[in-house]
Amino acid sequence: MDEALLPLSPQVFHILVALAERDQHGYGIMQDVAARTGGKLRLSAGTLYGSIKRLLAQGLVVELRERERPRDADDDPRRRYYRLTTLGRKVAKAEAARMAELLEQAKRNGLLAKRS
Amino acid sequence: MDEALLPLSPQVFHILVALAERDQHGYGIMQDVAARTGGKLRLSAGTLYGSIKRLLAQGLVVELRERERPRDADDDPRRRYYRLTTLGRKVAKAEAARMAELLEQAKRNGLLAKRS
DNA sequence: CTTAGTATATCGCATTGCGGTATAGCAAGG
DNA sequence: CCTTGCTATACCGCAATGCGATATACTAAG
Repeated sequence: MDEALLPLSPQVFHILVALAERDQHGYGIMQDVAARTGGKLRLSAGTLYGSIKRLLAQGLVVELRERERPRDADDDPRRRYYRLTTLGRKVAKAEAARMAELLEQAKRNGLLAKRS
Repeated sequence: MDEALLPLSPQVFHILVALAERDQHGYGIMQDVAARTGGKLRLSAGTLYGSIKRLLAQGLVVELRERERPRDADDDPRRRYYRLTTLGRKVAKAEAARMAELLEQAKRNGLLAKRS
């Protein structure tokens, strides 16, 4: 019940990468993704909250309880914070490995100018 | 009308990578993808031919005329061969660059064990 | 106290992925 | 032959996903 969910969509993988960085609330993830991609990819509200709902159901992410919230300066009561689970991290790693492999093949076929 | 179609789904990108390797017919692409992923990703017929139809409409791929067919040993008349267009190659490169960037960030967040 | 930005949620639509089915050419063996 | 299994394309309907719009409400600034 873990790598069966691969491959992840780019949108979902972006959410997991954002959460791997730090625990975040939905709107924060949205801004994070936009910032990371230089504004090229903007998750719509429907995609974001729909995906979070699925990730919670699949156990890749959990919602933090009140007292577990990171102590940010502001404490907006509307915010709901999320954290990657062990399974979520495992799946994200598997997806990263899959992408690395695919990218390697793309490189062999002349589809990548620069290198990492 | 080129990077607006990013990000590509993993399935579609796989098809483009397969065609970057060489001109192929649909069923060949299906086997190619399965082989490249060690059987982990298998494009269903619906996904494959549906995607090809879209790729043709978007101009990322063209169908080869009879005389342009690669001279394979067998010449099954049912086969329809496809080739990446210049635009298709450009889009595939843009997607590869996007993935490389994302993977770089995943790596920074501890989501990638090995190196490229 | 009004306006703009933050924050979550849901609805309906469009797109995409997929399994199943249909059709048919091909190759091998009995 | 002719049957069986693999190759090959295509389409159908369903399910899953992404997205824009809308609703609701809290926050901060002026």
